[in-house]
Amino acid sequence: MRQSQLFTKTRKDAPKDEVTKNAELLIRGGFIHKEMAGVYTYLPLGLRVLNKIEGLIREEMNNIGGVEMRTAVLQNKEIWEKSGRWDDALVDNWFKTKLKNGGEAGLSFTNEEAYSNLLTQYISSYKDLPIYPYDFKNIFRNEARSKSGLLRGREFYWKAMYSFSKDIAEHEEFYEKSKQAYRNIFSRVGIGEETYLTFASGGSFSKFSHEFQTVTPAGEDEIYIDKKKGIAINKEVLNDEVISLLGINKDDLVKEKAIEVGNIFSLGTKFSEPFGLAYKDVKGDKQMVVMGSYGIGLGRVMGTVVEVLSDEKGIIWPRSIAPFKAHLVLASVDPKVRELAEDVYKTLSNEGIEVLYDDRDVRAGEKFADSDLIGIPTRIIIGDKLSGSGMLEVKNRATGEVSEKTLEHLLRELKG
RNA sequence: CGGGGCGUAGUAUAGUGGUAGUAUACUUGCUUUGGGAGCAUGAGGUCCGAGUUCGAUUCUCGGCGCCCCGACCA
Repeated sequence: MRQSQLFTKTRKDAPKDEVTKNAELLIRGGFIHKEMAGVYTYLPLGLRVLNKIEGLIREEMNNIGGVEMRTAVLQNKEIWEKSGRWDDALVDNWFKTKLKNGGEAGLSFTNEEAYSNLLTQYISSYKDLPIYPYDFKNIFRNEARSKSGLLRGREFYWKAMYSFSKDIAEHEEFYEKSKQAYRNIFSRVGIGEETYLTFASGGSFSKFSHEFQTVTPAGEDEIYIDKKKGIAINKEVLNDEVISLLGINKDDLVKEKAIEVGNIFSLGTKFSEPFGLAYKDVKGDKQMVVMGSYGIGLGRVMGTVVEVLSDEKGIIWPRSIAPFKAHLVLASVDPKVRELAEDVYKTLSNEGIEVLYDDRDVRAGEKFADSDLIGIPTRIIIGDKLSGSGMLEVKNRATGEVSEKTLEHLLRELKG
């Protein structure tokens, strides 16, 4: 893509009401635009990152048997009354809206009800199980206090998967698989090292739920980490009983602030019961379906990556989710050099490399500053220096390392 | 939902009971061209409503919005 076609612009200053690093850098770089508190538009660059994260999560979900679908955003009040969660006394941050015919609908708050109700249509035999449907969608919560840029919104984009299993053993087998899928996801988006499987409160059907918590000072949660074992305990469930149950030495625990980037939860038959989600087993006896839920907030992941991976100049995207693989920067006013840049742009594009080509008529210094801020991993600088030498100047955004490479060499690297 | 703070141009800020200033971004022109260039030029602003006042951006009240701490949550 030509940068002259990119209508967003970078800014030197962040709006004063944005305090967190993720909001500052994402707004300054032109990734997101704030519509109101807790509500952000994804601009072209931001959408590219979001789509990358989505694609990568999709791969991991499909890999463990996930089947993607899309539930409706307007949710049926009657269905929610079955689980009892329509009541404002239970869930006070619904967005509800009146229908012309006098009824009411809710803006998707979460998906357990929708899936449980839907699947009564398709599950009747043990042969129909297990299944793992999931979807990506916008979720709406009327938060009293949305905050911290993308970390906590009133409207946010998430992935929710639900597992429907015949019994607890089958559920637990999948639950363990999902942990690995989640680990893969966080490591692939570049925050694997900082992200811990964290024991959190489990509700009525299991002792614990599991959160994936990324350690950063920007975090809202407090967790206690056992670095040897590579696990953590959320402050909310930390006590002597839990510590001994998990076989942890109290002295090994280190307290850190962290962001909850994902969570997985055993639901048991909490939703199957009210919706009558049951199947016939081999003997023809009726059994309740055992459920689990598996969520990830994609915007929150994006914000977290920025919190963890950025420096004073801007964002440092990992290759896996960068908006483009390469940033081609024309740094000369010489028409011959521009021609060279155009050629390189065409070659890279034809080879299927996602490249942002800064063809704008502005000074090199401004382009470099913009490039640092936007944070594309590989920068190719076409200037007067190496013009005619057959070599390309390449700068690594993460390390700052500068090298000279042939176009072939560079292509191999970018494809690899 | 409790507590605190703040609303001045696209953005960041100054200031004042009497024509609202600076930087940046934007227009136009000339010069410049490897780390957010220089000079000139033009356009652009006091959140909304009520009150006090000859006169309110400034003072008072109400509303709305935003941020931070806490409670709650992906």
